[in-house]
Amino acid sequence: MSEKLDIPKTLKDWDGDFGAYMEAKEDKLRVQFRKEFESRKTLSVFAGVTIWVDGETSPSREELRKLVGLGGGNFETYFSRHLVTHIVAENLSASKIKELKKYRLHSICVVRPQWVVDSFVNKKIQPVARYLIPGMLDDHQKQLLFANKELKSSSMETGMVYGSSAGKAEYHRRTASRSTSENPNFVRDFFAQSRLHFIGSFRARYEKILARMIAEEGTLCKLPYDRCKAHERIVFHVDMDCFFAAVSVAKTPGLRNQPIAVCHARQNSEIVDSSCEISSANYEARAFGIHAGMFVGEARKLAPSLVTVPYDFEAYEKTSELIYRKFLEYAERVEAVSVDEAYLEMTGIQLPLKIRDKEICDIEDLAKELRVDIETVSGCTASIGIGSNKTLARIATKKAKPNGQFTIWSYEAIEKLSLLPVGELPGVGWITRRRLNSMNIFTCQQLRELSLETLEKEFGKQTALSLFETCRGKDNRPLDLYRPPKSIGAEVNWGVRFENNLQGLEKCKKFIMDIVEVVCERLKAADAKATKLSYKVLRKQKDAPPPKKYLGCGLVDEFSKSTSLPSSDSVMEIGPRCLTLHESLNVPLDDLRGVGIHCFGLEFSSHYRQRNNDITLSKYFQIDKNPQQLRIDSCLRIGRVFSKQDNMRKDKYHERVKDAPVSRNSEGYSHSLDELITKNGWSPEVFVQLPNELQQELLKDIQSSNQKPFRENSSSLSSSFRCCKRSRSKRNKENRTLLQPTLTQLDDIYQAKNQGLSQLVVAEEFQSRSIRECLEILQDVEHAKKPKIDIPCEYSNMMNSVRQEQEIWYRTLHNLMKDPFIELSKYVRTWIKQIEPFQPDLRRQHQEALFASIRHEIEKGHLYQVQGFMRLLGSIAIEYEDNWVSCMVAEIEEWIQSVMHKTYDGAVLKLD
DNA sequence: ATCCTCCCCTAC
DNA sequence: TAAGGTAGGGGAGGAT
Repeated sequence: MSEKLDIPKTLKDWDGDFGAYMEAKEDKLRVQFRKEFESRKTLSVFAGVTIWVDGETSPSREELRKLVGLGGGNFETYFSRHLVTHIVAENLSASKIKELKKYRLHSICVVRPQWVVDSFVNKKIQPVARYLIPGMLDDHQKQLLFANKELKSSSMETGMVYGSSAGKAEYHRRTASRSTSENPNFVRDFFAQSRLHFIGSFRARYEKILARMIAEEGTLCKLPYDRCKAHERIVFHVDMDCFFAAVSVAKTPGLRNQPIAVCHARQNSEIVDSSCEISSANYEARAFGIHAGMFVGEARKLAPSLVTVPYDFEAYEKTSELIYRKFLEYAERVEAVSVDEAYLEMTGIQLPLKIRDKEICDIEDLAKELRVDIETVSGCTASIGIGSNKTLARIATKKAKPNGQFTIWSYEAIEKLSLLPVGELPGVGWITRRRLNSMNIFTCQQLRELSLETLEKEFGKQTALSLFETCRGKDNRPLDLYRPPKSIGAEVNWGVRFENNLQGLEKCKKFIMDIVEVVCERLKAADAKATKLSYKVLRKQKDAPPPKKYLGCGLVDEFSKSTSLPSSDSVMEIGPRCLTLHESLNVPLDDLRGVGIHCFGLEFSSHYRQRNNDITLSKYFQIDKNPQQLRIDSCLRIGRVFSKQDNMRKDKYHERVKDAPVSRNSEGYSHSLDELITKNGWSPEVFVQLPNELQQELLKDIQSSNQKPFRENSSSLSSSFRCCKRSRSKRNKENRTLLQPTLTQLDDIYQAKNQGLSQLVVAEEFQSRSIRECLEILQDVEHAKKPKIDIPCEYSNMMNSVRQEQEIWYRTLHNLMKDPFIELSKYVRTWIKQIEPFQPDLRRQHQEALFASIRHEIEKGHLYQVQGFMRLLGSIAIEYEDNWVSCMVAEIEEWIQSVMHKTYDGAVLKLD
């Protein structure tokens, strides 16, 4: 631990005065150096070379500095892994050699001073081979030498933006290390490839998919429904069989009847012990004992013949749309659960009916028909659970799999569930199962023998109630057709590795900001602004063994902190706050294993409301025109609102709506609803016509006036209203207490020039609230409103400068984040596929066009993500091996390097 | 008594 | 190599 004393422990440690001071000092030295040699520079031998002299040398440090300056190179007084291309040293001690060896990894040559002298005298960069330090040479260094020699002196000239040498790029490509510390495009790459991200973000995408389908085809449901004539509730739970695997098999018939597993690992990978996780295995593979979540290495041991198939997210999405189309043809009400799974409300279906001249007499036939339909359109099989409610349908599906169907009606639930293991119940995960098992509870029958009180003691009130009801097959939840999100977030807990030094710190901050940017994009896509922010980290447990999974987070502890925000969806607002929260969590850089950012208290813009109410969607979300039916629906839905806090009412509701015929129940309930409404002086007829959300809102108001408060989150709509109100009043309070910055305080902020992230953190740390409040006041002034306090003239001038500086910095950051190479990276594969079939000369034309746009962006100063783009090109070239693509890639790479070199100086200035 | 924060658990 | 996300509900315990 003593050797770590000089290493920063948290962001905070380095973001104080010391870091800023050093940077300023280094800048000054560089400017001095450039000025000194600008006019006297006679040669360009050292173009692109940056040396750092370690210890005593002969010729002296001063002389070496001069030679390099005159030769057009750069000289660093303090070592930086990013900037330095050559370390100049001699007579190194063993410990020093050990220390310097680690820089080999970054392709920094360690040479004797004579190399500088000889290169200068010969007016040409000398091969470094003859100038290496004895003891520093090993296989890797030799390899590096070879690479350098091959690339001749040009390798020495590559700019720092691209890495310290072409050898370095070569090295990166070979190792293809993909952690946060190696890949500047990590966050985007990660999300593009993450299966869990794909699964988890389905609901956020669903509304758009649905809108498109409805826009294309209008009302989709083709079956006759009459919910008034319904005698019982019928719910389908449709679930595709090993969806990801099935989609691949459908696309590639050669895979049929083979054991396949969907994962990232390549089929011919020589890695025997692959820690790549299987996300879906077909039944042929399952016969070997292979299952989702298993590592490929393990699976290959079980079945050497296993075929691994890469992910095809696009195909999953397309197939999903096809099957959802079918769902919507069969049912008016569909609750999307995931990409391959949905609930269909079949209550009120009028049987018998005809589908394509086929007589369908009972519900079983209908389910069969739906399964056949699904297989026809998608090539994949589905299983259907039929039940009197969601829970029963869901349990039935498990019994139906694969490619079958199963029915559980409420009257037979007790009997059919008796021997079901508790772990099979929805809502019972492995923790609850373990706890139940330890209480000697293994089956539903045993669980039913426990009283509600016993369960409450063990699991808490709500969890106990849901266990109590689920094991009896009771469930009154209506289908959730669509609900606006209550939170939006993003997290990355894989590949997070940072070195505990200044570079690591900068990369970490960039990483956090990358995630913030993703979150903000998602907020914007949902037309939401957040009023609350929660920041989460994973920290490596003390003495945790290396994770079994490659670049996994291993054994970690989780910490989170939250804060309130002025309603916002901007990187500029949320980013700095995340950095502040990050600091307050005090995680040593090299222990950080994951970061999550979640926004709550969402406020949706009016645009969103309009969109949500537009004709096509509202047609779907409010399909019922018959008031009688509307009443049923409002009851079902109100049930959900009531159920959480008010148990008495819930019981009442249960009694009424339970498993008996819907129409009778609903009438009974509507009656009391009517009473409730008329008591408040509203007309029930009018109430029934109102949009559902408004009904809920009103009902809640009645409730609160009856002194029966509800939890806020029981309705997202009202909770956003309330959050909005609350945060505003809070802000006003803050205004009163905080908006009195002293002149010294403002001066301090001004002094902490906001040119970079680290400085911003200082400013945040210092006076974050003052800055924000200042900006708010200035906004008021700008909009010709009377500011909330009187600002003396000198204050407002001062604040103006602060604001200007902030804005400059924000804009720089923004540009950085909006780097077009991120976009380009996304499309380059598609682009290649598109032009692949063209004749060579036509391809040439497209290539030229790409060159032109790359040049254009580089000239505009978009350089930050070029590295990532180049690396992507590298990996594409490897995939394509020896055809035109790799030639083209080589050409682009070479070309980018030359362009980069030309604009290098300008770029660095811009980025600084 | 109620709210808020920081977790935990679950589902896909 | 590999891509361990997203979102909702709920509980314990402290703050108000």
